Amino acid sequence: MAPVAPDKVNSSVVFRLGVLGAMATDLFTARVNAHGLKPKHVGLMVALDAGRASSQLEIAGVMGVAPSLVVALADHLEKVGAIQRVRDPADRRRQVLTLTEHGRELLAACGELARSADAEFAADLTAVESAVLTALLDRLAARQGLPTAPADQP
Amino acid sequence: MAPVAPDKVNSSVVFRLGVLGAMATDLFTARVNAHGLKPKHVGLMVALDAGRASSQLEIAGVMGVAPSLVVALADHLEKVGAIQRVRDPADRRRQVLTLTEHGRELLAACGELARSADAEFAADLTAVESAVLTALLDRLAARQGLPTAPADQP
DNA sequence: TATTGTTATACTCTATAACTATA
DNA sequence: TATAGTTATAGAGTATAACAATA
Repeated sequence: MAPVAPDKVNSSVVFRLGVLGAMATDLFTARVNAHGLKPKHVGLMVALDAGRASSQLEIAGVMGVAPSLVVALADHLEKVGAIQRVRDPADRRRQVLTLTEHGRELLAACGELARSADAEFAADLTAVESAVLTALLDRLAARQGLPTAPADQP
Repeated sequence: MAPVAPDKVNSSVVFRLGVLGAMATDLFTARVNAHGLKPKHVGLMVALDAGRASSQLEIAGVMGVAPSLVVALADHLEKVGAIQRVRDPADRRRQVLTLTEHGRELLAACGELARSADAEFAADLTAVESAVLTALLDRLAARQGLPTAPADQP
């Protein structure tokens, strides 16, 4: 049969990525909720773990959110003992954030949740296809200035 | 050098897709704003064009949003002349939505914007990589019950 | 009584602006 | 005076619940 004219919106990467990304985030949100976290809390921990920033303002820049939001996110993470806030002695205006041991465990637990969510979300992909998709997303992430994941050590 | 332990969150598909999807939507939002539209307006037109739904309740189901939101989206699209609302004679409770000629033109214009946004967002990918990414996203979309784009006719 | 659409209301997320303390 | 962080406020987006019209 002759297909209708292909929808240029629906076949675009930005639109598809937007729709699927929202669904992926919904799934991830539901999973990390079990740990009392929102995706942005996890994102903050990821940024800290990657060593991409230490002060709250730097984190706001890396995450692309307002500094006031970092305050709220860090407040919660500190309350649950996932991060420590210490004033920089060299510049007492700066709050230096570091992951605690519990924070690293929490992040690792979120990693397991993410893997399990992946298994559900990308269940139709073969291992090879999954690897290809990850690599392509990595390329896009790099272009957007996001940290790229080091390749898994087999 | 020995890389640090790979971050399982950051290397997951759901997390990456969520972050990149949000950035893609931000870009798409900025582009379609030139036409006075939000991404969900475009999503509604895409659903109509794909023939996936006609009544507002069906559209709400397809889009995964509340029926009350469809009212607001349809209100705006009707106001700008992109869709028509007609009561179903067989069941006067149902509002049957159809794209007008202007709506189809508007959707086509959004398709051009999406293509241009793609060029910016995925500028680092070769044509082959782009095609592979689109195909993989298509697989994920199919699994999520979204309409799959028919392959482009070369 | 059940269903479609609509309206009214409330909630979540996040940014902007005002403020405090350090520099 | 300028900057890091904090607090207060406001806006966007969306859902839930109450309501109206039709079945």
